[in-house]
Amino acid sequence: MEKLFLVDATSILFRAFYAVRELSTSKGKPTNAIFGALKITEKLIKTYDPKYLAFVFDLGAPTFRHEAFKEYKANRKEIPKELVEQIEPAKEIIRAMGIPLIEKAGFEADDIIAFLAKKGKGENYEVIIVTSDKDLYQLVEDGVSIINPKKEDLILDADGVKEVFGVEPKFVADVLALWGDPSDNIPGVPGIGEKGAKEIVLKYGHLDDILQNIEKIEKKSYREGLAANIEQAKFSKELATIRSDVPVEIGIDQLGIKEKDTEKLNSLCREYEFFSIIEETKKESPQVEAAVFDQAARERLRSAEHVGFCYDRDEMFLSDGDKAYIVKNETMKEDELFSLRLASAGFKEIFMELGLPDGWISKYCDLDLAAYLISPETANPLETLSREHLSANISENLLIRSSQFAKLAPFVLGRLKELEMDGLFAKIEMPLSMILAKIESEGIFVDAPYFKELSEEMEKRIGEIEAEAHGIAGTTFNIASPKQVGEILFDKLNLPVVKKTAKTKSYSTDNEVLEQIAPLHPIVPLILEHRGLSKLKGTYTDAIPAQIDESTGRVHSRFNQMVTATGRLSSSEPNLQNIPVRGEWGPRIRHGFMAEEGHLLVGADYSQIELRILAHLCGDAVLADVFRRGEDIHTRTASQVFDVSPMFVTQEMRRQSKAINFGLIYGKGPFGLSQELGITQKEAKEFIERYFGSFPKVKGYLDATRQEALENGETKTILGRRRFFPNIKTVPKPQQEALLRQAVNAVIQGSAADLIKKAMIDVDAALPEGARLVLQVHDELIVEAREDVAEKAGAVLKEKMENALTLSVPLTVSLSIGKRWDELK
DNA sequence: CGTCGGTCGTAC
DNA sequence: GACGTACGACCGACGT
Repeated sequence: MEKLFLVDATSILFRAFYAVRELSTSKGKPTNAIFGALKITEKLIKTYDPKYLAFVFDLGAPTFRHEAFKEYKANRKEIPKELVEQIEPAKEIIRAMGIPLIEKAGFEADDIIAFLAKKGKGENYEVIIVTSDKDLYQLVEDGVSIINPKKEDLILDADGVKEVFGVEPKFVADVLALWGDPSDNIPGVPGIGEKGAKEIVLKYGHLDDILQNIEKIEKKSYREGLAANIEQAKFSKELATIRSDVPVEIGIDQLGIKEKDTEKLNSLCREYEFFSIIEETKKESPQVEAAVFDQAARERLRSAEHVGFCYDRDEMFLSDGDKAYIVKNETMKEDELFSLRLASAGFKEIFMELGLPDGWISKYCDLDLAAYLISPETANPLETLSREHLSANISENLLIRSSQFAKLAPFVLGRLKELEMDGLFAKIEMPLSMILAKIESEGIFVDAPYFKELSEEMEKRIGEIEAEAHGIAGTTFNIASPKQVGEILFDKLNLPVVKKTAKTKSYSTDNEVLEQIAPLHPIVPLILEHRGLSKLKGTYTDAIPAQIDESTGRVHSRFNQMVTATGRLSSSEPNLQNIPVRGEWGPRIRHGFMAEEGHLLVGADYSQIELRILAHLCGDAVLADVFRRGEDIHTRTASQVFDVSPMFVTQEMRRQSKAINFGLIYGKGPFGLSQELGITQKEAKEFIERYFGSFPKVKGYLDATRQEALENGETKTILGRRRFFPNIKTVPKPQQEALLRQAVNAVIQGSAADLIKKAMIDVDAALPEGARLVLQVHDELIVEAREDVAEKAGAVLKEKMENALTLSVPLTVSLSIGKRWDELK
């Protein structure tokens, strides 16, 4: 079947206008939209090689909608004039590319596209609409699909629309009728947003059916909002509905792509100063790529001692010191770069082909990772290093990039060595990156039906709370909005204002405040409960199932290795390192994470890892002794501080000591401690002094670390990981204090990170067949193991974690095993 | 519409 | 101003 591409030119130009970085000719003429449109078109042609493709433009002229609805688009914002002046040039370029242009006075692009899609389908073409406008989703059906150039290769059929937009194509106009669309001046229904509109449509169907069932809509604000705006909703639906019966006379045979006018195209590119494109047309032949990565290059890379590499979109750079090579992988998607790293098909092959000698991980150096160690607080460290030290920008253009990259690799690796982090890099970070790739691609199994039920239960309770709170307040308000909650509590109900927020000086409604005023009014506990529940539902119960890979039933969180300033990992999409553990709902949420059929989860966590590291670093004999004897650290701390035998340590004494132990790691002072413990600042101060009196070496160590940070402008962890504080000497005192707390914490937190990273490498190497790491939560590792090897996996975890590094205090790891995460304690 | 700052809350 | 490291939801203001 022949493909027919219909491009919604206006939407594409808008999209390009905002997406492409500012771009203009040397004379100041803006060209970003032209450039963006050109790029999108090139990509389209390259990817699909279509025979039929047309750009459909809107003419500014009035359309039938203007006559029908006076207000229509009356308020629509003016198109920015920088974009307007790019429309004609864009058309010219499109024409030069041999692509047909369609425009018809009196008709909108949407309607023409609908017409052509219908006609194309009738004549047995496979129709693909290119747009970033969600209105057009309604046109999708069998044989008609959508590509959103924002999301590159994703072709949406009806199922795809359902997946991405949440409702089937035939309901799109109904959703827009409720939600509205400011860019098209579709008013929608006030108070109903995207989420609400989809919810209602999913439940009741088309607008007519919804209007029949207004009374049944659960949420009061939606129900009342809709009842008050029935006409506006109907009107909105008419506006949102695209017509396909426009009388235009165009045949599909007129939409074939013609030969492109290269000369014209090049002269236009010169006019708009798209030099990179002229260059690329020159070398459209594979010559450059072959020259970049040919047989000679392979030989060089094979015999090189170090090969630096980094990824940039769908390209990989390789360098053996003084020469750089570029390998393109068109099939590779951006997502895969991070989640699969070397496991990713295309690039892994490159390494395989080059040969993987013993210790190959230290031969192949991920320069991004190296740059992170050199500058752990910088967003794009490699980019930054190349700008600062080579006065060049590696993301500029192909040739510049490759020559710069050749200089970059030795520079970065040299710097790493100067900083004595080459060992950390080769022995820890590089091997770990391979393990993280495995963890990410394996993922963890999630019980989707369980989450769905849990979600429903929470929703029910949330609805009840909301209704009750609105009843008590005597008005509807957005209970999820801190601002509105503040107004209700403090303006309407005149509850005492405890504090204002720091930045905006509005009423603070955080937990601490609400708990204080909870006894004063029955609405406050409701707000607290609502906040807790809707947070958990939105952040976890709803979000996690939405990220399940449907083919495996597992979620594949990313374990980011180059994010934190201290060397910890971070987790995202979803973040599995902050899944609730406490309270009524914590275990119920963890319950949804489980081992696959025939498998068990084995959890292993370090006991008091950061305090043990502190004990090791400071060399305090008492502290070390506590750990060597395997005693309860908080009880012993209390015993020392209050000068009583451990037998006589009360719960309260232990609680206070626990607080101070944790406070140490974060640099908490008398103020913070007094807040937490509900004591006076004076008491807290005395308490801290007594602590330091009992553990003098701790005090000495903390002071020495602060001194080191001040003098050297940096701190180092057990494995030599650094964090830099370049301006710590010159900043004002309060800021300097904050930096000093960061400095102390970076050593402790960072050393703990070093330790568990080393443990992960050892564990990974020793786990039996049938067991694999699935999670890391800073001081805890979780393995999914086949039932018959679960016990062995536990033994490996314990042994490798406890012996990952040899410290002056023992490391202890507690094990637990179960089918589901909440069973691990 | 998209982005971003502000606020809040979860983990270790 | 006062406790370190993260991710992310939601709201609301703002403007590419």
